[in-house]
Amino acid sequence: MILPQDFYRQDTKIVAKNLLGKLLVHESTLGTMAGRIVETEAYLFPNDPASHSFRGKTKRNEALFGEAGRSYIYSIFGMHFCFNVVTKAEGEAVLIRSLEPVMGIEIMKKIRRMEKIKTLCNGPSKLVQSLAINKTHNQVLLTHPPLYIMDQPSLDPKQIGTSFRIGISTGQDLALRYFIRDNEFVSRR
DNA sequence: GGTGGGATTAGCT
DNA sequence: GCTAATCCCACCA
Repeated sequence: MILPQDFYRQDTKIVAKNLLGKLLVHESTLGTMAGRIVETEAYLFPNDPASHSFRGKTKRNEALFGEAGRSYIYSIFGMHFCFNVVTKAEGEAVLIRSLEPVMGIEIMKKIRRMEKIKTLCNGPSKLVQSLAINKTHNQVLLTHPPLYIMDQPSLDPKQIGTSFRIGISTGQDLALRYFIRDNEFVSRR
């Protein structure tokens, strides 16, 4: 079953935690690619200086202030993209940081021009590239094809690890990163 | 209208 | 570990 929009109308930290283990699917023109979410980060509002929403609504981050269950995609360093899921609270979202490749692995290998499965999706911009997600998917609803997230059985809370977020220069004191313990596809440990 | 930095990655040492 | 690649956009003037 595809996760309903109500799933995203919850506290951002809860959504970040509950997305672990779920299946991100993209039915692209190249084929269908899917991966199991193994690492996420929560970005909050208004007291999170690391969030793009921190300085208020702009053209770039307007998705963050829109409806829950839509995507927020932005480009970084000129050449990469990151994929987020907008949650209930205004200005908040969950960044998908890594996936365990499940479906369409051969297509992913071709797109990324590499054979190693382990490094196919273990980074926020890597998974975006592997699933052929791009800027045109900004603000799309994630409750129906071509881009959606499938429900999977809930994880044992003991399997979920927490840590500080990665790659940011402010807001480093907030432990808002969640990952599946002992999973080799988590980007860093 | 100019500018500085960024929720990154791959490849080299 | 270090660094280049590469560009959009928010911010200040």
